[in-house]
Amino acid sequence: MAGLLHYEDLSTPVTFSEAEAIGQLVRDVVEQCLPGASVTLTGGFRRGKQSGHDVDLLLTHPVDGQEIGLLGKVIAQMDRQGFLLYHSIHRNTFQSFEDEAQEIRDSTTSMDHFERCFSIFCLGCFPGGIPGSVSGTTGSWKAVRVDLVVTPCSQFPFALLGWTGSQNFERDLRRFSKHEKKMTLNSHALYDKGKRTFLTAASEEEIFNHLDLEYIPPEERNA
DNA sequence: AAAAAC
DNA sequence: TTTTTGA
DNA sequence: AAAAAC
Repeated sequence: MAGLLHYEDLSTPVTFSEAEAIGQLVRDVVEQCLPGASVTLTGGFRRGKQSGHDVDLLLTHPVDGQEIGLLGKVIAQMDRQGFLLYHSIHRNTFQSFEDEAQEIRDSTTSMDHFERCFSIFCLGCFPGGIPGSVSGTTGSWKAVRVDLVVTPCSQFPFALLGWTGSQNFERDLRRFSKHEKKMTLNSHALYDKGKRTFLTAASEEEIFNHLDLEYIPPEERNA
């Protein structure tokens, strides 16, 4: 919808350097909003691609729960600095069995738990909103699609695995998990149907271990 | 990309 | 040959 | 309830 306004720019591929620049920009703002929080570049760029159609960034904090409310703050700050041409925030829909069993009346789980933001960045805009120069080229700026995703660190490895792709890799991995291992994998968790339990993981490697698979590095997930 | 629907 | 496939 | 970024 808003993409039509910037159709020319958005149909131009995003380069790896541009993705890194946006990652660093977001990293700086995130550090201001929540010291200790991290920003990870995912999607095709994490798989080693040199260009893409958007930039996917994963935000988390080493202490579970500290990330709640982060996305709203980051967006507000970005918007204030004039980096955003458009943004649309989406609430998290996932709810684990544990959360469900615990307390649905716990307000922190439903309140302020925004997880994703689809946005269009103004790359090359100066803080303050005046379109400026990108290292030499005066007066030029470009619209770039950016997906911001916030995750509690306990779910981070699942989000990282899920958002790194590729689409076909995710499909194959989840199909294998479901049919060969009787486990349900998504970007939040891995559920063992037989054991009737959620399997935890502190890294992508541990998720592959749960599935009895050799670790597959991002560069080899393009198929 | 491979399987399923058409 | 085209659509669906995981979530 | 369906769609979905990857």
